[in-house]
Amino acid sequence: MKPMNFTLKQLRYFAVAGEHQSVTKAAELLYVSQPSISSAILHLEDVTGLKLFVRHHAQGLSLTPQGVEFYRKARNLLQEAESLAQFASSLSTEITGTLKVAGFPTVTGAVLPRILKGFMDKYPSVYVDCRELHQKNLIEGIQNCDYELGITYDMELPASISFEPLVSLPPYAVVSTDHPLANRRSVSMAELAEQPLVMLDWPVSRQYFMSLFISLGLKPNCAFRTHSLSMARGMVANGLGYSLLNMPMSGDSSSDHLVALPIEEPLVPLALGVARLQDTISTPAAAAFIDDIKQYVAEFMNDNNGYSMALSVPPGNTNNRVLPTH
Amino acid sequence: MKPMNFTLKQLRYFAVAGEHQSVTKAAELLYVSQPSISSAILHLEDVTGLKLFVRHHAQGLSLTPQGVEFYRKARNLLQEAESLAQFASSLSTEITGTLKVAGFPTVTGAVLPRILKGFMDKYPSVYVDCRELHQKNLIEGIQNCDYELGITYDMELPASISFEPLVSLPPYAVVSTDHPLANRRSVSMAELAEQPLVMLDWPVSRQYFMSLFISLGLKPNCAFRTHSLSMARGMVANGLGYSLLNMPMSGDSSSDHLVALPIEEPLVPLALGVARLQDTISTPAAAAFIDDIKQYVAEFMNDNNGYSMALSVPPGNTNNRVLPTH
DNA sequence: GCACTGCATCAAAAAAATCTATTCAGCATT
DNA sequence: AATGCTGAATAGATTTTTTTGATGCAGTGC
Repeated sequence: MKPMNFTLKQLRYFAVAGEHQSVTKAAELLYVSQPSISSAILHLEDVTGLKLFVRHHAQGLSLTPQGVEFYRKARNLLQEAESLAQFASSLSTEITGTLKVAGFPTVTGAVLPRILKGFMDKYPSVYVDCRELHQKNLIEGIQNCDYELGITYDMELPASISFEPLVSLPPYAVVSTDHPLANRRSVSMAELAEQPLVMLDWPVSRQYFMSLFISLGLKPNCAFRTHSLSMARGMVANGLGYSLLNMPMSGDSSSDHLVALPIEEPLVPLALGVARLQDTISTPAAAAFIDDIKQYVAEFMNDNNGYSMALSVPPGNTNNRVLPTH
Repeated sequence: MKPMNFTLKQLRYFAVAGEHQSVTKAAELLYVSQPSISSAILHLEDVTGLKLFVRHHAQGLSLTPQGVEFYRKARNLLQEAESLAQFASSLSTEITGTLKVAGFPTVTGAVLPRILKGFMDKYPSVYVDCRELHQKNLIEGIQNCDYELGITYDMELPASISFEPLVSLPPYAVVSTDHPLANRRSVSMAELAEQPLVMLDWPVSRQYFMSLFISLGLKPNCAFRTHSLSMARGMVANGLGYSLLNMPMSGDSSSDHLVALPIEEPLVPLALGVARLQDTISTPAAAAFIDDIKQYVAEFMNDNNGYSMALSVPPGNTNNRVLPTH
């Protein structure tokens, strides 16, 4: 059996010839020579084994009954090919399609949903698929192209992933409103080292928090470890200890009994930003999403103008009064 | 804007590469070289403006989110192309599709429906589109390929139409059961010429009937003319005159009060048969239909073995007692 | 480091599509 | 009936596209 090879071009030539009952007319309309149409039709008749046309000498041709049936389906296929082309074109130019975003656990709780809401209102034809992943899986996910964007910290990112920083976040101490340190305007790492620490035991974050103490020659008093952010918050809220976070918690309903204290020592901050695959042009949807995030960050800075933010990572630390989450 | 030209082959290469996350694997599966797959994908990425794959050095590739969306639609298009190919293949080999048949008015009343019934039971996947046409339009319809088959008489058929005779039908005189000639076993044209004639006034038929008289040096007494077969029958049944027909009427319910009388003179009979376009191979459905007709004719001959039938047109006339309609 | 994997690139060859010119068969006119 | 006309098929040359083997190159994994 033959491999039944025909091309879309041949189908188009055939279809136009069928519509106008003329090879010559089709050739004119398609800006090709008459033999091109002729041979395309002959080829189709060859591979299908059908007699598509009856040739009327000196007066064009007519579709056979089989030709009519084949024509209908062929026209349909051409229509769908055209629609595929348009679909591809819209995917590459319009803000539409599916946008897969991976968020680090501390951003998926409050920041991402808030950005998402505005984005979805603005671009209803984009379906945003959002997942919470830890740094390792997030990096892998971006490399495997499972996610186009990652909203995360600049931690252990390989060279194959580009990172656009949005805001530099220094670590904060978080204590409950009943905590002895709760009324302080700031606190030193030396003081904190004495207190029981509720540590977020996440693969990459842990090393970062430990390094903050080690860089000052201190050793934290790790009273509790947990993989759950909400559990850590609960522990701190109930006075089991203090914790360290880099994420602003403003507007987070679960931070009712928590206070964030700036730290007196200059500590290396974490940059929160957008991670994506190196050398990959963004889809229109992703670009729009990044724009939205930037706008959100800019508004946030205006609304909290005491809060230190920088789009590039500064060497030192800065203090303010906004509650962090991570 | 680009003409967005891609081929089905390129889509297939892309799809298989996407399914196996590998250019090399796709090349093996499709029995082509690796660069062929590669260039097809690059071409698609070029014309669509999409980044379909992320290349992982030394470990294949993965579809981007856009690539996945494009893949789904591309796969669908390929599926439909395949289905078109199979459709064409089945059209050319299986007994299916639409069969358009044109029938001369005298055969569409009783003969064609009866054949049709058996055929439709036997081949339910064939849709038979049946129309009643006079010779001129029937010929034109076949030439224009509006109908694949014509069931008609061998009258004025041009060389571009092939005719396969099924049965040779001599003319009969038809009178009402109350007619003075009704009890005769046969009748001569000379006798008939005296009687009032109800003539079927059809473009080609008329000349034929007239020629029957003229060939014997007679002149008919044309009392009535009509374009309607049923009206002619009604006139004859009501004793307004006799008529001439070549078609057996057996089993025709409207022939209750009619009697067919063989004619004594040897007259040139008409051949009823299948007309179709010269040099055109029949569709399987048409071939099956012709087979059915032949079988029907053969059975008819057995059931009425006094009835003279010949698959080739004999020079002379023959007598029998079966009722004709035309 | 070093071999290996797997895609992209290059240039040459093969295949296919296209073009111009011509042939051919039937229609239409005289 | 002869002749010109129309419109599809064919032939051969040309251009374009596809394919291929060889090679390059970047990252993986030992």
